[in-house]
Amino acid sequence: MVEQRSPEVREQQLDAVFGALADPTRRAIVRRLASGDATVGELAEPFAISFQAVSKHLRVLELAGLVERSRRAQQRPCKLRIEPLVAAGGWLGDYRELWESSFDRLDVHLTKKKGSSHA
Amino acid sequence: MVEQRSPEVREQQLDAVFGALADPTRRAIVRRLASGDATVGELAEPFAISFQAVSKHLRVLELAGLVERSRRAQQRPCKLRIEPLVAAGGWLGDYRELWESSFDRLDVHLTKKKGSSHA
DNA sequence: TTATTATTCAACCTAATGGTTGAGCAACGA
DNA sequence: TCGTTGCTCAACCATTAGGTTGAATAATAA
Repeated sequence: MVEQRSPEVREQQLDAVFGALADPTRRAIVRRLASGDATVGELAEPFAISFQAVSKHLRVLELAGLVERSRRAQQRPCKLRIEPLVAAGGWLGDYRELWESSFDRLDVHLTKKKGSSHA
Repeated sequence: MVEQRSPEVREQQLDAVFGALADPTRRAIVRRLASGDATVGELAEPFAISFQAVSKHLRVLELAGLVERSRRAQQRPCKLRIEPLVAAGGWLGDYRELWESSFDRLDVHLTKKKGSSHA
């Protein structure tokens, strides 16, 4: 069933999720994980920063609920969790009405709606 | 016409927008401005923190493009700009497919789509 | 057992963040 | 002109964040 969250906890989740997404390295990690699970080493490989720094970023993502880590031998494969993304999108969605009823930069919105195979 | 942005600039905008939204005070300000323009004083009033702290938060929001400040007498009325919210929503939207094809916590998403009378 | 691999932990540095207070400034009302 | 209002700027402080390096741990391979 659906987990019930108090308003404060919801706020804290939004703090964590938006904060996690505020870093380009972490967004890149999320992007990468969207195409499939990966180990810390695989995730760190494309970045110029140290291995340990990526590990730290993963902890931030994990605290935000965006990443789930399991174990397989010495590796710790990471999996993307989308629920926090839904929560963040939901918060933004509260303002969809506002921007749909407004003409402020509506062109940008429409232009970005490419294929969009689903609502 | 739609303003063209380079990928780095788009990344920086996402840094700024997600970063701006990572703070509960700033989200509250955005929420407040969604219901209409307000002066700095009006915005600061409900918060326990100092006037100047709210002014700082407004600068962060302004740098993220979320707030536009004009002048009217001694007041500096603030207006919400939605384009950065659209940009952030667009980034999250890239993962919509992923979560629509998945059953991970989909219930949460559906449950939150209640009446939606207003923001 | 020992070595190797994959990863985390710990300590440290620097810069940014969120808050404070006090001073400054611009616009209005008297 | 003078005082008040509305706000920003500047300096400061404590905490957090993103990075580093080096040591520790855990699982596997030899």
